[in-house]
Amino acid sequence: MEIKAIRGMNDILPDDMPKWHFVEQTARKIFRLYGFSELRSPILERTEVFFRGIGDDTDVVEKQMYTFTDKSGTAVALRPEATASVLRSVIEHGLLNREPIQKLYSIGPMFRYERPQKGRYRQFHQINIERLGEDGPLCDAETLHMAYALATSLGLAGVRMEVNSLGCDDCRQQFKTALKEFLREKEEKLCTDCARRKNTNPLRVLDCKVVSCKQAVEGAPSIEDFLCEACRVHYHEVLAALDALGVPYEKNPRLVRGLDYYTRTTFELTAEGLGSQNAVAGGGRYDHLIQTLGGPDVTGIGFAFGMERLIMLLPEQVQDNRGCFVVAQGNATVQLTALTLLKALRSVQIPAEAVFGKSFKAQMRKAGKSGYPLCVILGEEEIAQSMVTIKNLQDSSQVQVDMAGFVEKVRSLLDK
RNA sequence: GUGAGUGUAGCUCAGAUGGUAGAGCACAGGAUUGUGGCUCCUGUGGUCGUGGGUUCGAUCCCCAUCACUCACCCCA
Repeated sequence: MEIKAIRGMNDILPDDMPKWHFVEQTARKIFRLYGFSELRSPILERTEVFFRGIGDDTDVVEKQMYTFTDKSGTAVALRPEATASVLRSVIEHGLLNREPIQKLYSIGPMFRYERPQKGRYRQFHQINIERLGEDGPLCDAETLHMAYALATSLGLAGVRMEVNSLGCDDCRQQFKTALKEFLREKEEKLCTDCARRKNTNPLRVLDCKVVSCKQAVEGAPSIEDFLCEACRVHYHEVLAALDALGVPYEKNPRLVRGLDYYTRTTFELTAEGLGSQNAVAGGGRYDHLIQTLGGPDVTGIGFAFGMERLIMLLPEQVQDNRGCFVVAQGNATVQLTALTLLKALRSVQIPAEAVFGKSFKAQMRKAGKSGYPLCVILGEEEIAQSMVTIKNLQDSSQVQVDMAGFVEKVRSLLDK
């Protein structure tokens, strides 16, 4: 039987690599503009980190984690998301003691045991940021703005930002109670899933796509009406700041996130063309998470982009094909000289390639397919005169130049 | 975990009421004793997902199984 990759775990092949590099480079560039630094945490953590961080009755923790016991008997898990892991690192190293404001990003693989589908894989990659120790509404607005800036810098079209406030614990408790009460009367209209979760996770019912559920929740209480004074002011100031920054957004009081730790501001970035999983990014504020994980009482906000979903939205990247192919035909001296030409080109940072052990014709074919604009041709005639032939592969013109100065000639032709 | 669809060459796909398979692209070689991309010719490459059943005979029909894809749940 053929050996294949594990379900939901994909190879990223060279053809796609330019897109990945583009995404990563763009993200690093944007984050630097906002003063963020990179932090890399391990892929494996004690299971407890996510158990305490994400919430033990969320789907992510309940049924999607890759967990096992290592050889010492420690319960460990492949990280299903970055935030809990990054915060564990921040707490462990006391970063907040040294500098009470931390602006961090990380990029890497995450693991969730789910059925794969378009835009969802068991190993997937996220670009993640955490911003700790600031809690004014302007901090939230600027953070959402940074997410928006990344999306637009990547050239994503048709991106929409949806914003909501989940309030603090007090607001949310009151809202949940009211919502449960409302749903109790609508019970018969709900789909089987919603009938089940109206008690466990009533906020989710608001988000259901089943038509009868959509009808049932019309006129349902809105979180907006349950925000306490402080939360309402905070929310409005966030929105006002987004307006001032020119970030287009839509309020979505039914926007619910699946991780338990969110408080107040939450948001999602969606795009078309992703199929059913249309969120490219999501995030929000988490005012108690650091403390929950055993750290100081410091607030935070963060978001994550799904890299595979970003990649799907990108057009083909134009490759940088500056470089030169070397084609050699003749005796051993010619071959050896060709090798030194390659070395000379590379020593001045010009990418250079050749294929060895192939016919002249085959070498030329490879040169043509290489995408390089130039090739250097070396044969016994050239060697005899101490010359090389430089051919322009785009217009087929060629010149003979002295071997001593050929590198400079190649460089000037490439830089034209 | 649930549902639907699809599994034939490296890729995209044809195919016959059941008689062991084709095209395009890609790859390799040639037409051109030292000049690629275009054109033409030639070639390599498939246990027709796997196992079982029906049959003289199955890639095709039946069953099972696995894989992939999409959707639900949930999320990036």
